[in-house]
Amino acid sequence: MSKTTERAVVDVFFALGDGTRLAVVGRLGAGVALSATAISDGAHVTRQAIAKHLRVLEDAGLVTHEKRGREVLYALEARRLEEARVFLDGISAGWDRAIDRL
Amino acid sequence: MSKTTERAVVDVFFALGDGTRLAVVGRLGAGVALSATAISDGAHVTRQAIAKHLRVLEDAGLVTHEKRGREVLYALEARRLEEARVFLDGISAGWDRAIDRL
DNA sequence: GCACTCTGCAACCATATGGTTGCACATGAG
DNA sequence: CTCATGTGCAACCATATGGTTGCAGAGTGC
Repeated sequence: MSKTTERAVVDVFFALGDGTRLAVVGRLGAGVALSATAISDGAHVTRQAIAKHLRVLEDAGLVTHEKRGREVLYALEARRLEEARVFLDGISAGWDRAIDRL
Repeated sequence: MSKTTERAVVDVFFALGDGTRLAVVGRLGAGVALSATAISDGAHVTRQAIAKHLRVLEDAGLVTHEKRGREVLYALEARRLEEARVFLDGISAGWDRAIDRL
């Protein structure tokens, strides 16, 4: 379990460790599901770049998608954020405990 | 402020988004300051690889170093972890609030 | 049906990343 | 002094990463 969980946490941190992706998470953090096109409006990168980032975020479990007609809406998955938060919380209290808490 | 802080948070997440680095943080999380050589003992990578990772961690503010005779000891900086934790904590409650909390 | 919009895929590119080896330079131990 | 240890720097390498452009396909609106 610990190995699997640890990898998941790494993926989450990796996903958050990019400015563009963190900005996407921020926009989705408002609570409204958005399409890749909607997110790329106002962003300084292409829609395809945003799409790639959304894939990374989804692979990390931070985001889920839902087909809504012809567009695909992405929403934030708060659970994973919480997991990462708890993980960080535990590190200062000892590594093993950090993993056990999950 | 928000821009600067946001970048710092990205750096922290980026630093944690690598398995080797997360393992290093884990070992330092025990509370004992260790040298790069000590950390690389038992790790599956070279001392120089660990040294590079320690530099990344230090640039992110997650680690501090102290010259101790001929060796250099690295210790975990819990404050940055806490910052990242608080940041994550705030995202689900809204992006702006997340930045303000720092 | 037809045009428009949003999506998905593929090719491609420059640079960053993680890792290695090799060697020179301090510093502590004998 | 001499030798072993720990560090730092540089070159180098394969692959991952972040980004682009171009185009084909699926739904929607009229």
